[in-house]
Amino acid sequence: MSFQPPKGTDDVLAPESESWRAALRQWESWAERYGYPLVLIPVIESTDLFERGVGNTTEVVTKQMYTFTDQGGRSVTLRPEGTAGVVRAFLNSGHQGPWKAAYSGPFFRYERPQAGRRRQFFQVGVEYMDVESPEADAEVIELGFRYLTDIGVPELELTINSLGDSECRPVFVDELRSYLRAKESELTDSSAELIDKNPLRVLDSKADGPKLVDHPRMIDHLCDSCTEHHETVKRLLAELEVPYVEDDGLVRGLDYYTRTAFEYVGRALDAAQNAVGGGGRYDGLAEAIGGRRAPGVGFALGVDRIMLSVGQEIDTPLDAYLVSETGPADALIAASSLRRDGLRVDFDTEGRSVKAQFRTASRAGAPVVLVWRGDGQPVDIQTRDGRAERPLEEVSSWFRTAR
RNA sequence: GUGGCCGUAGCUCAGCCUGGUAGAGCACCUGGUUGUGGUCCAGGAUGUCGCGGGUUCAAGUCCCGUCGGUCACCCCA
Repeated sequence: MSFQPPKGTDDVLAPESESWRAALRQWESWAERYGYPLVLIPVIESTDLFERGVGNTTEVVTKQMYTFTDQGGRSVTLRPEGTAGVVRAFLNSGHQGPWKAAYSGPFFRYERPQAGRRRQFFQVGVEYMDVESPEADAEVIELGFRYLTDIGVPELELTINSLGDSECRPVFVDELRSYLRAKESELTDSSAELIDKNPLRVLDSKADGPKLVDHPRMIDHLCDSCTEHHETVKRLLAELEVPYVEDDGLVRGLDYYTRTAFEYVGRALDAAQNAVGGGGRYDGLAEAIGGRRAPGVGFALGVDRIMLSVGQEIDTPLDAYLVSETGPADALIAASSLRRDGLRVDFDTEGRSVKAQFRTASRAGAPVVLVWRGDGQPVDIQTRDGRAERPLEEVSSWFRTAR
């Protein structure tokens, strides 16, 4: 009998999982520096929340949700993204005024898995609610950029666009729609279907996008206030020394975005899925899910893809491996003492030979081996450079001074 | 939903083209050596060759089906 994890889900074990730990620690550090406290929200939400928030025409909602009816007859869905849930939590809290939150955890989309695309994937992100200024956009974009740079995503590129607002976007969408209708025969079937439902996404198509070189551009149709917002965001990024590339084909897959939209792309990633993160402003989302008007901006980063692009592995960190010449019971007691002193120590519980214990110590990458020779005997401290002996209770102070 | 590639020891894989009694490396265990251990030497255990059917005197190897994995399209983090 054997089980495999469900399709598109993975076990992440050491040493790879140690890189995840490091990446998540760095994430917490950056989120704290920018003033984003942790928010914990459910992994399941009402199906309605995503249908109304993310949008009924999106691929995510129409074919990728894990939806089921619970035993009370309610339709619930494993979250396919984070923003809708965080905005719901913000509205439920009743908070007035600017509000920041950082989140991380697993998300679920039913798709055919491939490199960088799993059915259960891990995202970290932030949302900044009840803010309208371009400074908020710039801060959010910068945070993601600093983190991804710090963690070492190679050939990181930030792309940015403006999608307009409820005033200017409908005008543009009409114009784009008639442009696409004229070209309909040249388009793939899936693009043709989108002309009525969501023509913006045709521009994002890999097959058709390049053919539409003379398409109408949102950038040319922005109303005055959207233009000013967009120009200011770009100016602020320049002042922050965050390099960006303007991309008027960038529309993103979720319906709630308005004005600023952006993506972080790892150009060195050889997998086809090279967007390591993305986000934007969503001034209409809170109202779309039945709340008051509360504009906001945020992003999500795919940790699976980040790990794919940085690819380094970190060994399990250990200060010392304890080798016992008198069996595991003694070692357990001695290790406990050292651990309570703050040292990272491991040892063999299975009573294996001293030779096997030494072998394990070296394979675990322990910089120091402590040889336990029995109660009352000093501990033999062995390093690459030499050896020393200390009573057990002085071993931790030896670490503080000698190293 | 569509297509390419791959399923052989705990892990990574060779063997398949040109059918003839299952292999390597790593990992694991024991002994020796080293005598601060990671090196080196000797030995040891392990396989329904994914599953089902067909061809054949004979199938890990050829054919068909099926399941699983993987990569790509589509789309997205």
